[in-house]
Amino acid sequence: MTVGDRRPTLADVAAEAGVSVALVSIVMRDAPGASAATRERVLEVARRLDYQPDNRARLLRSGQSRLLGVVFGVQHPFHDDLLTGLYDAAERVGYELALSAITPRRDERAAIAGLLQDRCAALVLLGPQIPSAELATLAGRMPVVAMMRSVRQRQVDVVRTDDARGLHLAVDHLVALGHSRIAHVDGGRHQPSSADRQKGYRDAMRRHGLEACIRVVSGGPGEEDGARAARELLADPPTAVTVFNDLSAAGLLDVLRREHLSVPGDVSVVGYDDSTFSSMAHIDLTTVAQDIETMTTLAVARAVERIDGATVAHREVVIPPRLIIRGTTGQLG
Amino acid sequence: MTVGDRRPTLADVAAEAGVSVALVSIVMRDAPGASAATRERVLEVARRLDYQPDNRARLLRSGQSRLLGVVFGVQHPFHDDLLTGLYDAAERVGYELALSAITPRRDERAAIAGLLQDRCAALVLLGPQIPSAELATLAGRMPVVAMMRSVRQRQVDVVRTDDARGLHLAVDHLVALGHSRIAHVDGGRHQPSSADRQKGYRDAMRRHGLEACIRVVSGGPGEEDGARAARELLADPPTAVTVFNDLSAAGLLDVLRREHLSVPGDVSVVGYDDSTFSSMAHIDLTTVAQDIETMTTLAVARAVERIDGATVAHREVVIPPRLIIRGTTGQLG
DNA sequence: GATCGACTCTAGAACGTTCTAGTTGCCAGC
DNA sequence: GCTGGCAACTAGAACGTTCTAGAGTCGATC
Repeated sequence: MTVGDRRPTLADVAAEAGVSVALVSIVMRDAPGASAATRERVLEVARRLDYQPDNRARLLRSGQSRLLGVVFGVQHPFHDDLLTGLYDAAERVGYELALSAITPRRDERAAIAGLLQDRCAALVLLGPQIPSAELATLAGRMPVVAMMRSVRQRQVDVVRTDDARGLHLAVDHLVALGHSRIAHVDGGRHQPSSADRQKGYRDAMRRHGLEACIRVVSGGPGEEDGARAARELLADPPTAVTVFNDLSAAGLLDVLRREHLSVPGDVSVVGYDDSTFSSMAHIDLTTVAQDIETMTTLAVARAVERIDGATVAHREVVIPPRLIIRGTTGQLG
Repeated sequence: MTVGDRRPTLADVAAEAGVSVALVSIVMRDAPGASAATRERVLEVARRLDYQPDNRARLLRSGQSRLLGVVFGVQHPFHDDLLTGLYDAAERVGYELALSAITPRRDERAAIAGLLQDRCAALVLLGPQIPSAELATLAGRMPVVAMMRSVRQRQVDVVRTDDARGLHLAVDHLVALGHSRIAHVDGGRHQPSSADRQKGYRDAMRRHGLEACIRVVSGGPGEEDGARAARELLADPPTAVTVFNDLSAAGLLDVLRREHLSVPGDVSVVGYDDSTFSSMAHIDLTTVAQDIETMTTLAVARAVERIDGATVAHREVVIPPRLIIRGTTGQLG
């Protein structure tokens, strides 16, 4: 029952049902202005013709796109978790998501450019790496929400975890277990949250009067970075280590175990992110988890407020993290 | 330099440059029909007004969308790899990608429905789980390419790895190392490729005259499934195991090591997928890799052929996998 | 019996593009 | 000086929706 070769339009349904195009539009949108009887008849015809509304035309005409652009990175397990939460949050407020991925050969700028052409109403960026000046320019054009990264520019909204607090939790936990010689493996220059986490570590150590024990080893976001840091630490092993993220922690764990240091017997280790693999039985990593549901809900809410033109009180929302205690931390001695 | 509050349109650029809308369109599309001088002038104005073409209107009018819908699953590291490849392949042929994710609370049907409304020219589904009858209906409406899964229905194009061959490679490798008591941990009913892999295992064992040693343990796609299978195997451990996928293999490895069976000393293990974590130092898993670049290139090519209305010779393309030998397999004894 | 309101429905103009079919202006050829 | 052809440009109709304004119809109210 196809009309020619092309997909059926409102006009096809209207003709077949013997009503006007406008009325079919009303029925399809479930808007008021049609009797129950015609509504039923039109829906029946639409179903029979296998009519599918054309989003392009719909959005074009109605002006407002109810579309949130999301830029995420491939191979970031944590981004997948955020995506899940964003879909939920967007659905709750009646928005759709337009995804654009960053891949090894498609950078953030390209991903953003793709979304701009789709006329998204706002942009949600997961851990954006582009300079904040560029973010600001973008934000001049449309609402922009950055997640997991702080941005100085006022125009950009920020929803992020309190990374410093995350490291306070980690250090507090280790101190409570009797540790004092606690080292930190850093995330490197390119990671937006690296500085905050390192600062959190330093502050917490000072607060416990362990200023003298502060020891920061340069690392990075990858497994290899953690392994390298571990080799550096081996010369004079601390009793506990906080690591920039889980992947790096996994690399560190591996080197420690290969050198026959028992975890947590000899060394306790805390990661960051609660990545899916951190709960894998092999790894069973104590780690700091970010509150995904809250973060995504707030990010979407903020984007929608901006779209609706609300004046937003505070442009940065900081969510407290929580510590997930697993098998890589234990009592000293 | 914004015109009012809304984003500038062709009409704004045209007015500012003192030419017709049609001419600006010509310039923006880089189509023939404008002098070098005006071209330059129009581009300059467009740049100044920060004009961004509206994809919705563009696609609506021009009819053909040059848009490939891709349905992928969140938390599937392998899907991320495929996405990367698909972006590359699509760019090469001048297509864009529209992504739609499957999340724990957004099923495949919902993901597909979203794309249908965006008027994608074709659909690429990564490891679709919906019944093949449904795929066929969908394929009646638009070109559909299923990856990593075989589909009986003629209308659906398929690009997949030769999963049976993957297990041949695994078994051949183990036999070459002297193994004969080789077990297989299955992927369970819901995994499309599970049956092919199991069949590959059985065939390979028979080919080596090891019919009597065939031993299939029921498993599944998750780490926990592998762990359960491992516990079942412990009663009478084989000298080698091929596992449905890497994640399951990781669970199995963990149980084996906890029970002080050395890998590969006592038991060799082969996974499947070459997931990112399989190369992690902890795991260092021998595994079967799928040829991502070839698969994605072919999938996109096939979709485009169908869009262009070409009659396609064979609707199923099967790519040979290759074995990645790492540290979990070794000489028997 | 006129007026109102409500409900149902419709015509036709938008939205921002691209496309078709011109219309100009200019130069070459006879 | 006319014709033809080409290059540069334009007017206006699409595309498939939604929206605005208004036209009918019916029953109730004055």
